[in-house]
Amino acid sequence: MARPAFKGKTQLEESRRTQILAAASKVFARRGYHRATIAEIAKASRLSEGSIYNYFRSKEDLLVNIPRHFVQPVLTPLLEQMPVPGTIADVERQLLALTTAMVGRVRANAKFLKVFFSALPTLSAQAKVEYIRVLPIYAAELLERFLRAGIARGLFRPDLDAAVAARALPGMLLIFLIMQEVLLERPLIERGYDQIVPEVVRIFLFGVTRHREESRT
Amino acid sequence: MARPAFKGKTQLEESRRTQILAAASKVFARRGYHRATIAEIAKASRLSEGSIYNYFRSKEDLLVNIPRHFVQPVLTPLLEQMPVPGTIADVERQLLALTTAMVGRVRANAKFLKVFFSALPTLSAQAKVEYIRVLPIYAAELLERFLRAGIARGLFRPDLDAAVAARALPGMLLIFLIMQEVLLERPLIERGYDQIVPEVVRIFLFGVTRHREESRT
Amino acid sequence: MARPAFKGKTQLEESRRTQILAAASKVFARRGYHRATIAEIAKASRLSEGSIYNYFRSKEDLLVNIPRHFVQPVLTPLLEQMPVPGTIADVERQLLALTTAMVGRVRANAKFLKVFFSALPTLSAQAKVEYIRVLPIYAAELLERFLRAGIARGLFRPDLDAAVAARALPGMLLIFLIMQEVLLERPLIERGYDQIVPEVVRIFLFGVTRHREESRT
Amino acid sequence: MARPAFKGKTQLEESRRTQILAAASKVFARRGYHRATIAEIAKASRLSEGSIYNYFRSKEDLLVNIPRHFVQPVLTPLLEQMPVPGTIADVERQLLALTTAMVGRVRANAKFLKVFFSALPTLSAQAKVEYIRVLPIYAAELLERFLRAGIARGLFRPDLDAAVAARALPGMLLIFLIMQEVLLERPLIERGYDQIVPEVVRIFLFGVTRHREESRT
DNA sequence: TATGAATGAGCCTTCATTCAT
DNA sequence: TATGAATGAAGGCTCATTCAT
Repeated sequence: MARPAFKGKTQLEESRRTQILAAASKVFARRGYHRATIAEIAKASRLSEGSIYNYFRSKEDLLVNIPRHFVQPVLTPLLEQMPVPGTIADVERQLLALTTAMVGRVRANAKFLKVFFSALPTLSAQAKVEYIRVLPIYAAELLERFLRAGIARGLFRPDLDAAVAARALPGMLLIFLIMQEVLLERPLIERGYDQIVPEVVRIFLFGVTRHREESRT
Repeated sequence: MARPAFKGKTQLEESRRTQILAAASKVFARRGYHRATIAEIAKASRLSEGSIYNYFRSKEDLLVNIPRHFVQPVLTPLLEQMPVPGTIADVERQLLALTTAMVGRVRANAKFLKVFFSALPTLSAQAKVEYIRVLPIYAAELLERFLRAGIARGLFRPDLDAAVAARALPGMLLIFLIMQEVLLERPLIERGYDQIVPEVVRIFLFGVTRHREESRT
Repeated sequence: MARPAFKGKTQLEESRRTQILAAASKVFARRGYHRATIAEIAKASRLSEGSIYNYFRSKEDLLVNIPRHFVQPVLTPLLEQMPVPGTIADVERQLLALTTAMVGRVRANAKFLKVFFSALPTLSAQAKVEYIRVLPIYAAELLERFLRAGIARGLFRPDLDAAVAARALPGMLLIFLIMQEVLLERPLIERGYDQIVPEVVRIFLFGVTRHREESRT
Repeated sequence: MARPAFKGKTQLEESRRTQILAAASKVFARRGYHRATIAEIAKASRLSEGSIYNYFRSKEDLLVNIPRHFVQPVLTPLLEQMPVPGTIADVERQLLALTTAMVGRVRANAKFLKVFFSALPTLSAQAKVEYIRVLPIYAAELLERFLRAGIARGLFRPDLDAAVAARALPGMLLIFLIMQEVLLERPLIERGYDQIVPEVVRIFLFGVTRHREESRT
């Protein structure tokens, strides 16, 4: 009955919450939010159904807490340390690093993507925002700033719409990610991401950079 | 004798099916597949619960029949009549027409997209394929062929990966469509599709065409 | 619109009722009363569901009318023409005729027996009585009278309880009939009724007749 | 830790199952299988509807488990300890004991007989076999062996068909039992079983034993 | 705090019956 | 009178949540 020290208790509680959320995200991803049952989650977390309710108020509470615990923004540091580069070659290197990280991150989060989609009609606007961080889109604002800086420096087309372009790049990848990781669960085309990502970056780069002589009239 | 002519009966039955599916897709879109109830759908279709079952075997049967009834391929003709063009200006015009149609099409079917996502874990592989026809991706094969022809004619970069590019273009639009029409239900950036689409086409076009002198080393 | 003559109409109506009841008894027997549906009966009678209700008030009304239409008392004449016989040999001949008729009749009515059993909890006391005529027991009163007459004539044991004996004989057959025709729907033992019936009659006859010298103390 | 010992848990579970089955058999008997509702059974077992499903998979599962829990073979020991007797008087005593036990047994289980009949079209072949154990017929094989032994010893008629006779005896009782306990729920004739059983045994005994001098020609 | 049996609201589905044509 | 689409009440079953231990 001797209560553990405060810190210990909190740590234990946090570890329990993590344990339960991990189980829940697995079950939600496998069965979809609505078809998943608390009994299933309890079993997967090696706890009893009742115990789940000592840590979370409801099934929906599990749902909304999953992104808070698991979706960590790892792209932000990547982007923040992107200085405005001097050459296109630098940009290409940076975009490759960024997109590769995006793809890796989304693939690692594919499970949460599935949960997210399956639970869409249940999620509050607030909860949606937390889940959307699973998508690469949330890096768009930083990318937009990066593009603006590049325009200012004359690297990118002066008429480029940075806001649109900053979303288009993740979009080119997201289509593969959603189709392959979530919807079909098999490759869409006979390419690995190691082929897709560089090609996408190339298209984007050619698409946004300034050309000595435009081919169009 | 009291039996109406065959055609009449079939037409009535078809109209009832359409009426029910229209109501179902509305309710599914509003509440998600699992939260939608037959009672709600019955009310929305101005029929009784029992009548639904005179036309569909089950709730799931409604779900899988929605795309069969409503999703008509409108892009295929557009793409099929795309001849291989002589100039980049032609290509731009054609891609603009194509992407504008894509966007219009998806926006008109956003309701089904929501149903699709909400029901994902429930859908059979076959049903998924039928729903995916709502997505612009399904035109990718035709677009890929178009790009190959352009490469052969020297319009597009010879090193272009047509398969990847043919998916990347819809992807650039899909990210806006999914975010705006399905997830957030509000604009992602302060742009209309009339601004987004041309910009996306421009990025894509610059991204795939051959440049006299490449800016990169 | 010209109505047929009264008699004609009644005959048509009766023929329709018979047609429906025949279909109902088939379906009831095959599926049991509760699992049978009006739609099924309508189909089997080559009429529509609504038409059934032009001839019968309800599903239960079909149930209670089946025995009235189909179960005809054929044993009564048989028994009524049974004179009190002079010799045991006559009795045996008469009982054989009687029991053979019983078995034939019950087997022909096996379908109704099944309906009867399946619908037991639904039947009113009155309806039960009508159905019980499917069972050979309903001839018991006449058989009892026959036995009493035989006792009076010294053919049967003076201490014989005619009431009990008159039920025991049908019982010996009923057990085979119920087990074989209703419950198991396959033979209970490797005997045909042509072997069972004479043996049963023999046991009964020995059991009720007066013996010169009783083997018991 | 809060988990009770294994045996305790099992016992509690078994007691709940018994409690539910007892309630179910009462309700099934009163209303018939199809008219009985889970709500009714839950009420009768003083549990909630949901709890029923913690112990049984379905309504049908209740039905098939009833005989498994309640119908104990009480006749088998009685028959097994029947030695082949030396005198007819012994046989009569033994048959009286047997038939009295049969009648008592069936009457005590009349409730299950009603369930059995009401559920007939629903029962699987396997379930039928389990229910039939309530009927006296299931002792027939042992009785048949007993009769054969008696024939061998010269007690019973050498031409007796033991298989038929072994079913006929229960039949003579079953007709009373079914009519009185199941169908009419009132006496068929003005006799108690204490009068019926001895008379039936007497008829059977005279019917099967060897007579010094046959009354028939 | 952990357990898991108990709860009961909710929902899909069936089907007897009605009724407009 | 015949039809069969429409109706809606009823019931089996699920499962999130509670609570006594």
